[in-house]
Amino acid sequence: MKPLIYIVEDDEGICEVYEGAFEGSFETRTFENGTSFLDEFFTKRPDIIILDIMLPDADGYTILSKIREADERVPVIIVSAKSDEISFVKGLNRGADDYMAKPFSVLELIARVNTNLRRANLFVTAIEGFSIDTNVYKIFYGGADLGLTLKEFKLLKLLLSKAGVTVERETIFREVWGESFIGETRTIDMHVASLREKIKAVKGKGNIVTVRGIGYRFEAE
Amino acid sequence: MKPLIYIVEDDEGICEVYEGAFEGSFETRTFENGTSFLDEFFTKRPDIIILDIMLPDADGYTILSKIREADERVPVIIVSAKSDEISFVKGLNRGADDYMAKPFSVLELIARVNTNLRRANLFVTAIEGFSIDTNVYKIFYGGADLGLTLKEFKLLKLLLSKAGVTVERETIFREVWGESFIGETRTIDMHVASLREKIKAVKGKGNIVTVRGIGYRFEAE
DNA sequence: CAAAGTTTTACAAAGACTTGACACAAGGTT
DNA sequence: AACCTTGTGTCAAGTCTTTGTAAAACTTTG
Repeated sequence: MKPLIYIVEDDEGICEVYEGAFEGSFETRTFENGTSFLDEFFTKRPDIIILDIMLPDADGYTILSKIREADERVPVIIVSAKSDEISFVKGLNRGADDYMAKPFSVLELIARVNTNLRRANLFVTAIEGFSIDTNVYKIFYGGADLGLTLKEFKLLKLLLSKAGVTVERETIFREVWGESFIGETRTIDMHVASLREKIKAVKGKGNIVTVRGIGYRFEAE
Repeated sequence: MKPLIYIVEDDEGICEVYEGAFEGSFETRTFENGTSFLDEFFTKRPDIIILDIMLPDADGYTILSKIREADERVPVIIVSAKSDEISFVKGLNRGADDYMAKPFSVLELIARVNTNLRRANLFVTAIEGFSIDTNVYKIFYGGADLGLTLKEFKLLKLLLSKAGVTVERETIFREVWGESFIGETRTIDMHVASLREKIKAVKGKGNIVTVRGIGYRFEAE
């Protein structure tokens, strides 16, 4: 399926450049102001967003913040006429993934979009609505960050990567904690418990099944 | 080790999508026609195959048949622009495991690959209507879970795997309980009893035969 | 040092397994 | 056929194991 790009840009000339660049390989939607963009964004999520910082009705950074409140992972490329470092840093701090200064070449544009799309897909494995971003050590359920700690992340990643298959306690120890299998403690159970809790918090229902005498299993529905 | 995916697809753009999607977690090899694919396939078997039905040099269904002649188990996902039922049915009849209609999302793709890989690893042995799923430590009779405990699972798995052959008590001890053969107790009998009960519950009739002085035997009908 | 993350301890609860007594069944023997 | 011997079925009780949970102790990080 073609990636869906939302472009927020008020200059019609530049919009045409975008549409020409993406024609064929991408599906594009352009918005000339922040309000119309946000309306649509909350209705249907795109695969990537190109956001001009200079908008008629709002500060681009404000839009960016609102995007990030709702979705922590959709790639956002901010575009600005200001080529100074400050804009760049400011954008990245607010959760932008990339930055392009006008004027830019069409080829550069396509390259950046591809890179960011790839980055978003590349390190993200999606299983049963969960997506794992190993770049930032986060796991999401439908766009919402589960807010896992490192051990929890590794554990859930392991279980997800073997979804449907029971993972033995010993394997869990080896994969998550490293070689050392320490004598019997309730450590794994504790982490499973907090995972169950965090999953339930965003999903309403858990998927981690206990297999008595063996280990745990992530069970798809 | 990373699963090896063979992708048979002549559209370079789509190939890139695949490679982007699998980069990191999988090892991919792409083939732009059926001939080159088959050459490689007979040399080295992949863990899963994604096969476009529309190929320049051959009918995808023909390729599929050849795959199945040589390997009954490797998962094959067929991809087609035709989203009609006929292609789907035709593909499944020829031994495909799954079907995706273009256009499809990268996430969907990954999910399907994962699902099919897992299915292939399932050690499901079907004997007399019983199927053993070692991934989840369950045994089913005609789709119904017997709800076995771990010992019961191991015991029935053993008996099923030697269906028709009498298994000595000593062997049962060794295989299910581990080395230690403890003096005479009714432990095995107990487990056999509960197995019989659970089988009867879903099947109406049991299959475990006592061989006096020797052990037990799973008797097919 | 404070805060967050992790591990340990201790205990409760659930579940699985074992045991021992006894009845019963199958063969073998008289 | 009646008897004896031995192996098996069954039951309920009791033990043992595994897991869940909460709180405390410890460790790491900023």
